[in-house]
Amino acid sequence: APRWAIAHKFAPDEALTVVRDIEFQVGRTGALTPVARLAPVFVSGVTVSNVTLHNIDEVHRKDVRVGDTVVVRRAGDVIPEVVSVVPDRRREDARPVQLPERCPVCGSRVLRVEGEAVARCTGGFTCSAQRQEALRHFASRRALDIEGLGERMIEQLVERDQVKSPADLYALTLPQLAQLERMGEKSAANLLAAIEKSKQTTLPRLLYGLGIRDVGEATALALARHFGSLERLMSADERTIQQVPDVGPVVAAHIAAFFASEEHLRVIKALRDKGVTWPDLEPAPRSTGSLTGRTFVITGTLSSMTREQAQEALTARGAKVTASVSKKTSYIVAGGEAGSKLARAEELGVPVLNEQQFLELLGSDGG
DNA sequence: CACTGTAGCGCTTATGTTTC
DNA sequence: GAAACATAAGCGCTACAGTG
Repeated sequence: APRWAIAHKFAPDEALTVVRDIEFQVGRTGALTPVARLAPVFVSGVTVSNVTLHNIDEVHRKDVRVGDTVVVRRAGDVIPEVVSVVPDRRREDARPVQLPERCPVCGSRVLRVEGEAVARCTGGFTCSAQRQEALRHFASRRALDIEGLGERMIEQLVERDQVKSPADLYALTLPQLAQLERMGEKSAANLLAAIEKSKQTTLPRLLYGLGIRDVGEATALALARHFGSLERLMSADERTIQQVPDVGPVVAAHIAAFFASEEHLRVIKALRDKGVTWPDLEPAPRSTGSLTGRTFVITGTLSSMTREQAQEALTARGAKVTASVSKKTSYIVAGGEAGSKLARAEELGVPVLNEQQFLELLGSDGG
């Protein structure tokens, strides 16, 4: 056996590999995320070659450096993770990773707000990475759901300066699209149709798609339900926005700041002008379903429906569906190959429903 | 301060469609 | 027919906001 196998007894679901490089990726809000590029290594049934290090503190905490030999595992047998470095395998000249002062993409200053873990590129609209990511988010399935508009296509459109904001998508023409790499007549037509289709959307999707910081799917839905229309949200002040459940001063400030930006207002107006529409919502009716007040978590794979359908069935009955298990969780619905959430539920004594029991629960109130 | 939940990042394989 | 690309599906980890 190699020497390290004796010196470092690690579990069979862990493996050793070398960090080839540590790069910083720029996200939609400018966040710089360090990612370790690894010499590909086989762990728990898959080959892992990238692994996130979350933030610069995490890099320093684990003291991961370029060239280091590291122990890699798949947390919960899913997500790749650097467990630790093997100290006696470090090269003497390995230098600690530093947070770059400039955005690796646009060269703008990198700002790390005191007390926050995340460092951000200050480039905003001028950073092509931020633009790209914002567009990707806008087009993503749970937002405006533009099928066929993936990473590569967006990259090209941004590179050619054909698309700067989501509104520009709605001005694209067939010949423009057909000129892109890997895009033929057929694909171009399909994409154009998908863009057209996305014009009919919903307020929660639009709010989510705008990419306001800290406004994900759940918050977007809560905002939409509370205000019923974009106009009412846009004209609300921070205090009013905080009336929304789960929205406090920080999120309210992000929302207010978003709608205070001229640039954002222009984009919203342009979206409307191009024909993007969403119906207003009825003011939230008091929920009176059979499961009102109950909180559910869904884990694993259901055979008779998707998780999304299960979630819809539950919320239609007044239940709340969350992503993490706590002692406030009323039930956990466990499908096949449930992972750590099921374990957590059992730990906390949260009642577990298998699929059969879940269906009976849904069926028992007539639909 | 403890607890709860969301956001946002990231990972994989499998599969289908279109391009080249 | 191979390659490229997008999508679908599922979940982990960390940070941090909100709440009482």
